[in-house]
Order: sequence, then structure tokens, then C-alpha cells
Amino acid sequence: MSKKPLHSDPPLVKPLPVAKGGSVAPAPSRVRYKAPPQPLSPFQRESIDLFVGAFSVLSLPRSLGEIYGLLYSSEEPLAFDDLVTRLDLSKGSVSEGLRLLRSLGAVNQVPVDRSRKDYFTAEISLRRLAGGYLRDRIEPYLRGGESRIEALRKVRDASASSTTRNDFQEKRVNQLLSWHRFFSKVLPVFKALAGKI
Amino acid sequence: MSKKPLHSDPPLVKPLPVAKGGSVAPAPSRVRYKAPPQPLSPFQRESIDLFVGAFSVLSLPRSLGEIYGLLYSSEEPLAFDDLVTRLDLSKGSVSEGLRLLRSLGAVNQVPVDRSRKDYFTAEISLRRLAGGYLRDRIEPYLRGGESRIEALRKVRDASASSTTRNDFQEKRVNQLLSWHRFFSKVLPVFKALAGKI
DNA sequence: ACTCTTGTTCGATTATTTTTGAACAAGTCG
DNA sequence: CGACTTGTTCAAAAATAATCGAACAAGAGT
Repeated sequence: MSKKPLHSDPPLVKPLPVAKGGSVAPAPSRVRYKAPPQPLSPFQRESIDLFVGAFSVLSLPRSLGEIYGLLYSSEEPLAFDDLVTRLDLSKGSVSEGLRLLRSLGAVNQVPVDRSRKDYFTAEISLRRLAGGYLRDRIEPYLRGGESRIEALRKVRDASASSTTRNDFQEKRVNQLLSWHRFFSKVLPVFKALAGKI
Repeated sequence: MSKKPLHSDPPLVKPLPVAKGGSVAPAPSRVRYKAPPQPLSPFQRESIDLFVGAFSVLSLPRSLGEIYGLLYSSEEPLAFDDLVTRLDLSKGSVSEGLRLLRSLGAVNQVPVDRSRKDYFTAEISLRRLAGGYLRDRIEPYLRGGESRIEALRKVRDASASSTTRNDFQEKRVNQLLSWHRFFSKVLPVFKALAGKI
């Protein structure tokens, strides 16, 4: 790692951390998201709001909802830089956010002629959206589940003196297996249904 | 009462509640810090582990998974105090955790004769478990969804000069409504299926 | 080669969530 | 009534997650 300070001095005193939007914030009377320095249409604002809420139901961070919401409500693909400036997010956040959204299959990168920037659109196929979420967030745990349940079966208290307890534990293990089968069956069905939308 | 000896000299007069048939918990000669009292059987430990993981998939905190996991793997109802001592959680955490689990329908309070303590068991009906989670965490957002989408429709850019954009926005709103209908239909189906387990 | 543009990485900072602990309420029992 | 038991509340601490932002990397154009 070659150290090569280009247009920056050695560790300098941290400049006063200007609070984002500190200088200008003609905040509208009802602000439900951070004050945007760039104009967003009411439709976009409302969309962002909606998706921030939807994402938070899934415990996904606000910035993801903002990015997805803006893309969803924008007809044309947006450049990386558009997201940074219009959502007033840092480049780092947008970069990370897009990476996650792409891995979830919720955002697509599209080529735009005569530009070397990255452009993005929102995925709007429910099958892909739901499928991506399930694939990345739920199924990995489900796949590991079977072996975890087997591990549990192995540590049953098998002492001969407590047949009752052993029965109880056996029952629990079997119930877990039954639950596991249930989810393993239902998830594909859910995905198939989502494909019909 | 005095449950957490912070390397002082606590006269341990009172014997810990003996875990039923559990291995003897030999108090370390000198407890330094965060020494978990371990009256937990391997089966219980493994169960707790499993549910901590499952809960974390749903972004529910570890303490909830611990409480549920211990109850799930315990044949007899456990008293509030059992949870505190055996999981080495604070009373506050257990109190809050039980409140949430009960509101989710994942834990039941059961009366035990000749005791004025509260006793708890794990709910093991998948219908009630899943139903409670959906009812408390998902459905509230879904119910609010319709009006949010209507709000979005209201702020469509209706300027006559941009019919194209208006069409686009209209399409998005309709898609959201379609998604909303989908989830509104599928959730009950899911619950019904869970009832068959 | 140099410079500018564009986006990524990752340590530091900030925000949010979770857990603790001690005060407190509401009994219970002698 | 006290003294004790049992559990709740909530401010504060601790832990965790999200966000920022400066340095960096990869290319494109000159």
C-alpha cells in the first residue's frame, strides 16, 4: 500500500464537522425524512417515505429504503451521483446501500450510452424482490436449520433414569423438524405466488 | 437476591435453586466477571442457541431468543426468577422480554398452585406463534399501507404538460396497490397453513 | 505521463437498540 | 403495621448498527 498523499495534507486537525444541512434547512413544516438539499418531487418524497417504512418492517436500514424509494419513483435510471446529492447521503452510504440492494436483487445497474457513470433502476418484479430477500436473508438460516436440529437431537438427555424427560425432548426435536419442513415447503410456494403478480 | 458477586465477598448463604436433575453447578472459587451460572443442560443450551439464531433472523434481540429457548426446552413451567438466574439476565431484561413475548403470543403465563410467583411456558402452536408475529409486526404496516398508497396517488404530478410522467406514476401506484392486495391475500393463507402443523 | 472523474473501502463517528440496575409499586404474611 | 417477596419502570450504560468521509483505486481522456 503505497502512501501517496495527493491533494490532501497529512493528518490535519479535524475541521469542524458541519452538520449536514446545517447551513440551509428551510425545513418543510412536516419532515419525515432528512432535509434534502436537492429538490424531490412530492411523488418522490412520498415514495421514499413509503419504502423507508416498508424496509423498516424488514429491519433494513433507512438509507436502503431511501435509495430504493427514489429509484422506484424515478422514471429514468439515476446515476450514483444523483442518489448522493438528491438524498443527501454520503458516497459511502450510497455505495454500500447499492451493493446490498443489488445483492438482494432489488436494484439493477443499467448501461447508459455515452456515459461511464453507473446508472441504476429499481427492480419491480415482485418475484425477484421477494425471492432475493428470502434467498439472502431467510433461506441461509433455514438451510442450516436441519443440522442444528440434528445437533439438538444428539444432546438429548438420554439417561435411562428419566424416560419422561427424554420423551419430552424427543417431542420437541420432532416438532422442530416439523416446523422446518413446513417452512421449507411454504417458501417456494410463496415465491411461486409472488411470480404471478 | 444477591445474584451477581462482583468479586467481593458475598456470603452465599442462600443455595441457588437447584436445576431439576441438572448437573451440579460448582461455584467457581473466585468469580471474576460475567461468569454465567450454568445450571443449563446441554439440551437447553443447544435449544437456546437455536432460538437465538431464529429470533435474530427476525431481528429480535438475543434476550428474547434466550428466554424462549429456555422455556421451549423446559418441560415444567419456569418462574420469572428461574429465567433471571439461569440465563444470567437482569430482572429488567426478563421483565421486558416476557412482556414482548407475551404480546407476540409466544409465551404463556400459567398459574402454579401454592405459589404467588409468575410461571411461564413456551407457546408451541405454530399458528399462534406465526400469527402473533404477523399480527404485531407485519399487519399493522400492511393495514396502514392502503392509505399511504392513496396519499401517493394524490401527489402524482398531474401537470398536463407531462402526460408521460403521469402515466409512469400512475403505473407505479397501481403496482403498489397490486402488491398490497397480494400480501393481504397471502398472509391469511400462510396463517391457515401454519394452523395445520 | 498527468489529471480528472467516478466509485469503493474501511476506520471513525454518530445513531439506535438492547441491557442493566436501582428505585419503586403491589402485594403477602406474620 | 413492618419486613419481605415479586415483578415493573425507566434513566443510563453498554452494545450494536448505520452513516460518514478521507484515502484509495481504476479508468478515461488529454
